[in-house]
Amino acid sequence: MRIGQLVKASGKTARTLHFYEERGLLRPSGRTKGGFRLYDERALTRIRWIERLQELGFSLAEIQDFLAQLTEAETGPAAMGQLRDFYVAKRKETQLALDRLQALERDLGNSIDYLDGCRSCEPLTHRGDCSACEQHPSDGQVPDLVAAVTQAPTA
Amino acid sequence: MRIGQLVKASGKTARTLHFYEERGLLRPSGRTKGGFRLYDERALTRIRWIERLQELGFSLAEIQDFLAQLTEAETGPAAMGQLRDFYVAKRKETQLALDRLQALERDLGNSIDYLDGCRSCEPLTHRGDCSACEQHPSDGQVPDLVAAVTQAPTA
DNA sequence: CTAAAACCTCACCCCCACGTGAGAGTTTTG
DNA sequence: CAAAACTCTCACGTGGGGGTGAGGTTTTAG
Repeated sequence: MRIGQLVKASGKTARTLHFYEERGLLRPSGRTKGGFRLYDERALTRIRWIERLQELGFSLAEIQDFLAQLTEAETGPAAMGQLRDFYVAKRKETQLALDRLQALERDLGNSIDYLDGCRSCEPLTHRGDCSACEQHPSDGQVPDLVAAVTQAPTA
Repeated sequence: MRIGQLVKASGKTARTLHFYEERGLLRPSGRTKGGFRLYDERALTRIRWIERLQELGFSLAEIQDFLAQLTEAETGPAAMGQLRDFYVAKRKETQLALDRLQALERDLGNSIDYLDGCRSCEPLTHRGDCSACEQHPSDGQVPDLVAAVTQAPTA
């Protein structure tokens, strides 16, 4: 199988496959006399594996690191243990990212709710006067995301 | 206030402040005869605003776009309406990102649980044999994240 | 055998948020 | 008034994941 076949089978571009090879993620099983790359079935399996891990948020560098470690492990349990460690680390990262995004979502929601109150404001009120607004339920503060903007200089 | 003072007050580097100026996010209030930038209090407010929005996941380009729109709005309610639209769009993005991360976390957790079963495997089992393993509770499939690797070529 | 299609390597391009000098000019301190 | 400290404007570098040619060689179809 030459690269063109693999392009069709994998959905990647030739450049992408070359790039994976540069990164050490994919190696052709041989070359023709003229220098064309030859691949077998395992290349496709490898590509789909890379694709899957990428979808799941791994960078090519991470995949490469893991691949290097994995090929050092001779036995199944050792390899699976490394895989587990790899995934545990990734899960921790993911949880941190989740926390950040949830906080962001909350802040955005609060700000949106607050800004809904602006619709009943006098339409001709100048922008600068918003910092001393009385239109909103007094149960809380002005959300940070709103305060930062009402405070922001005009020019 | 020259740029050095602002560097100390803001925690940004001079290059960063120059960069903000290039992007249209920050403008010095004047220059000395010799060409040194002069800033006032509002610069610091602006920088902190940018910082806050950045922490919350906005890119400088987004901040710039928003700033351009905002300065076109004369009245408070119009500006606040734009701000609301901006945040609504960002919230949608955030929710999509959250969904992806939650799916990832779930997949990772399942895979980790599955891989825990590998600890009781015969330590000398060769890696290639993992694809036909019987050690694991038969209630489900092999998680994708595990199957992809057990299938992955060795070299 | 020739043309077309496929493939090769080399090498620069994109975005983003700055970092890192180089080399020159300005302002402050002693 | 000189040295030190500060600031100026270029202008190129970084990393991630490739895209996009250029210019030349190899393979295949007719």
